[in-house]
Amino acid sequence: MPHPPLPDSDAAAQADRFSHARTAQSMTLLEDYTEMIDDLVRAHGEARITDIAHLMGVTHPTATKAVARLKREGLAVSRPYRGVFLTEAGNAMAARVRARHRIVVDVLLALGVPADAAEIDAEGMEHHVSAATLAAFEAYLRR
Amino acid sequence: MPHPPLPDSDAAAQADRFSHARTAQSMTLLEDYTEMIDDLVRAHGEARITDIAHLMGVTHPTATKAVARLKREGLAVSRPYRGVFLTEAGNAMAARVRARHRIVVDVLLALGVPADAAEIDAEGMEHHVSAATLAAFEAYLRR
DNA sequence: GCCAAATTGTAGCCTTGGCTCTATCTTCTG
DNA sequence: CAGAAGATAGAGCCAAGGCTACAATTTGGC
Repeated sequence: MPHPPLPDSDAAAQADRFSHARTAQSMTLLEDYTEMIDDLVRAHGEARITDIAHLMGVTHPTATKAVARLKREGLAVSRPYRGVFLTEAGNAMAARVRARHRIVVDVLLALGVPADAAEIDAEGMEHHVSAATLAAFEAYLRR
Repeated sequence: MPHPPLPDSDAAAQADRFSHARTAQSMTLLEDYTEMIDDLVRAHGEARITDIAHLMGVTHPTATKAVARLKREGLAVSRPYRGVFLTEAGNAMAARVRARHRIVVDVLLALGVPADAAEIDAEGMEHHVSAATLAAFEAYLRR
């Protein structure tokens, strides 16, 4: 038994935080694409692979793969050479993500973050905002 | 020419935000490990692979791979079967990351986020906090 | 000082999310 | 209504970051 310190409970808690952050990361793709598809359907009546890819800043095979995952997870449906559409679950996720994004940006703005930085940072931060934190943000925005 | 809408500038800006978030993600590993190694060196005089792995919540080969990357990037040094230590650059990164983490947690707490949620969420959010946002956070904390 | 246990290293596999290249299908235009 | 242009699909490659299994090295206790 070498190094004595480091209570096991603390170590476990810290490991959990990192594991949690890694897991959250895997949701990022689903959340970003569902919101994007929702945006496109609202704007154009459908979401095309090319538009999704363009807006996400990836190539179209990458977008195709992502959509395949959305379909596997029951968030989207599509038929070959036709557009992509969200399922009920997909719409629910899109609505949730959209609301959360809005709140995160608003909080950043309220804290004095410049608008462009707020948009950029929110895009990455929002996926790590838990329900508890989101609730606190909402309460704060209502003063 | 199919769908007319979507000004190209907006599309490009949005694509940039997503690309940026993806790139930031690749820094996460470096930042987390350098801070962890710094913690361990402070506490024990050295950072052992086993302890790093344990605290990060991964297996030791994963920690070894991460350390290999840190060494490739000039952030850490180590000799076989000896501990891992940070370089100048590594120490600088650790200091920066530690300070940023503190600030993010403090901002969350100031906004009324429960302490446990603040710690968990900060672990994921902090990597997406830009210099501009960090400056705004600091200003806010100083009232 | 030796042997067992702990630690570290290494090889090889998996998944994810990027990419390029090529083939196929749709759509638009002349 | 045929061909060209554009959009979608699909195969196959790569790197990152997990993992397990196994080999080698250090270390601690007797």
